Amino acid sequence: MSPAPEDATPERLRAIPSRLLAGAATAADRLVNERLAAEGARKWHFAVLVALDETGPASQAELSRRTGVYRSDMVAVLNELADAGFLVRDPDPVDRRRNVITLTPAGRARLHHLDALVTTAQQDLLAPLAPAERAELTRLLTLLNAHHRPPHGGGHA
Amino acid sequence: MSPAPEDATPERLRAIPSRLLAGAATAADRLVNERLAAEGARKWHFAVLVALDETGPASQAELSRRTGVYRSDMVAVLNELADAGFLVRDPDPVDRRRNVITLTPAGRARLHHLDALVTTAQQDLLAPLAPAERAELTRLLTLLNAHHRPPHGGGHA
DNA sequence: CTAACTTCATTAGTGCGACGAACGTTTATG
DNA sequence: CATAAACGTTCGTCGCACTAATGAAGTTAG
Repeated sequence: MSPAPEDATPERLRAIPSRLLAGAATAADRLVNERLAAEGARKWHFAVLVALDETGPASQAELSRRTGVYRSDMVAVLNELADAGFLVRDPDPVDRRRNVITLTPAGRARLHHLDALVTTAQQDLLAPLAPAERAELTRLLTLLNAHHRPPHGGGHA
Repeated sequence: MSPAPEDATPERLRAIPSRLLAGAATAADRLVNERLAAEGARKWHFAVLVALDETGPASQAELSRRTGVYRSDMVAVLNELADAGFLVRDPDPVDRRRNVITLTPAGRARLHHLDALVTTAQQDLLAPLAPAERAELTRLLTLLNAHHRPPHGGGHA
């Protein structure tokens, strides 16, 4: 037979870093989202919960900066988390433009649960790599992110 | 003063591979798209042109497999490329379900042009890495893609 | 040969993530 | 005090990944 399992992505395309990154990111996102979706969560829910747990109550704008979620999109995320009782949104008495977002005990429990899911998803993602390779990949990606993420507003011009 | 360059993404978030991948992929895509958009192109245009140049005329379904572009989305991409005169879409005489997509001379020229843009975009993307690191990153990403890309339809199985 | 299955091109539509524009409110600054 | 800036919010855009459904054209099985 050999009916030609013509999968053959051209070598020229295969070797392109931006394409490799896009593919890996898609696979990674799918893995994480599958796991989280099973619990009715998405990755920003997790990101916001982590940010709150790590640095304490914060305004929405600050959460946005910490997590990388856009201010516009943050609103919906917080609505969902608040509706589920994982955090509370109170007006800030010292600056009435702001809301103070605070994690609830239920939110902290939720975080621990989602944390486990995300952690195993990372392990599955990196399964084909040896421990040293995982560390190296993480290091290289961190370099790329740092370089192409001027600490705000596109920096370089 | 230290007016608080409160950038601080929590360490717990920073260290997550799937997040690093997403960030790097976004930066990479932005770089490539910026360059291509200046010429009225998008990354799929480039991918399709490469596939045609590399392996010759093909049906749309085959191009879809080669480039990773969904069949549904391929239609629009080919329309745009055909409208610009970079390729022609002819009915396949031996299998009248198919269209044979063929690169025109103008398409080949376009490809060479876009190729230059994409190449420099890759260099800019990997600028913060040493040559050996670039190779290593590419290798690791290739491993991830291979592992999480069971030759088709996502399902693997 | 006919019926059932599959492939192909195409259209339309979903969901999500990234992002911009604008508005009203509130706080800072000149 | 006037003006600018930041905040929360709503609405809308664009691109990508992906599903569903349809009509036409091949393929396979009885």
